[in-house]
Amino acid sequence: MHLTPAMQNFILHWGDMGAKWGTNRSVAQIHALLHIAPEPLSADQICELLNLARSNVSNGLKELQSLGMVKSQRKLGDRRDHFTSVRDMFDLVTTVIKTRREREYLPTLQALEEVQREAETDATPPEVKARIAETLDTMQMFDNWYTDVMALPRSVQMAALKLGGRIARFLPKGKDS
Amino acid sequence: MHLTPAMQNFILHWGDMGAKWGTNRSVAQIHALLHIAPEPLSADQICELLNLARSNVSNGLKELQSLGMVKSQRKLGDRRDHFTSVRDMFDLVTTVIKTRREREYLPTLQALEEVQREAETDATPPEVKARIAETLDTMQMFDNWYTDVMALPRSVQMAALKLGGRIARFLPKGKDS
DNA sequence: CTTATATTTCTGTCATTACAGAAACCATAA
DNA sequence: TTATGGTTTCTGTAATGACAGAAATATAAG
Repeated sequence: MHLTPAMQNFILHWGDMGAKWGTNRSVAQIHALLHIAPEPLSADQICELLNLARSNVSNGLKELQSLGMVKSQRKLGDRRDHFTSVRDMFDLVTTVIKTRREREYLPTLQALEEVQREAETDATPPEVKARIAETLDTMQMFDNWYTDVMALPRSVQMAALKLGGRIARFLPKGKDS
Repeated sequence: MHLTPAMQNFILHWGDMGAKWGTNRSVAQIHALLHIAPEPLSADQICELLNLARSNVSNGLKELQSLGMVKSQRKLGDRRDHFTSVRDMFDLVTTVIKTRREREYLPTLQALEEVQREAETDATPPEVKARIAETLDTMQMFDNWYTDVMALPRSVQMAALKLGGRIARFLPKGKDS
């Protein structure tokens, strides 16, 4: 397998984007490589293609698997694991959002609820308590929306997505546009 | 001004969350402080309350202002700037998404479009070109949805948000639920 | 102009993180 | 058992980012 300049640039830009969104650059690069690779790759091949240390590739793959972005599979007659990115982009986005919500959003939400209770027992001024409540309410509202939407069948989700702004037409009491 | 334990914990948790989402911890803490502060704070007060170096507070405030999350205002009889967080949570979320899209999403999208053109000129295999195209299509689809939805009046956005999953009822051909 | 406040730009330090490579360890196919 | 591939853990190194403090510069009030 060989990386053309376009493929290298894809990997580099994908890596940059990952770095800005909280995952580290190498992990994002490994994912980019698997994402455009026409066939499953072994850890060794990834090392070689991306010039990364074996241990980092191993850990990166573990991370990507725990995020649900990468699956491993065996090849007949080969003892090594081979890895692929989740092929369907919609699945990919969905999965990433799901795990990041569980890892990074819900724990904050829970912690802030705890803070809210704590605020009742110390000298926190009422205005501040009101601000905390407001913040939590909004976070809850978005989370409820997310939970609701994720419970819908995929076909409906896609329909709503493709509908875009024209969704307004179907809303009960949309004031105007 | 004094920070109760609940307020300190709010700031700490908000800071942790920020750190996981690509902004650095101090910036997120400054924002958390301004977000729950009942009145505008000067840079000096922020330094003292959060135990941060003056220069970092200055730069953090600049960053938050450029993200649109914090506004500065003058107080009568005081020469110093005083800072407040955008009060409305919905505005806040909207603004953050808007600037992060412009800074971190659109540039990647553009770069990948460039990569796609480049792939036509080098030896990139057709399957890989297809994967790149798929990726771009999905990114475009989400971005179009975002653009559309942001063009709707706030009242309609809120209605759709509160509607949550019940949106399916109003969709033209939702297969089932 | 002078003075107080703000900001910007440096310097060097410290902590954290990514990283490579080695070694130890585990699992499993032959 | 042996050989191979995989993971884990340890080391030291390099790069990054946060930080304090000082100095230079900018801004605006009196």
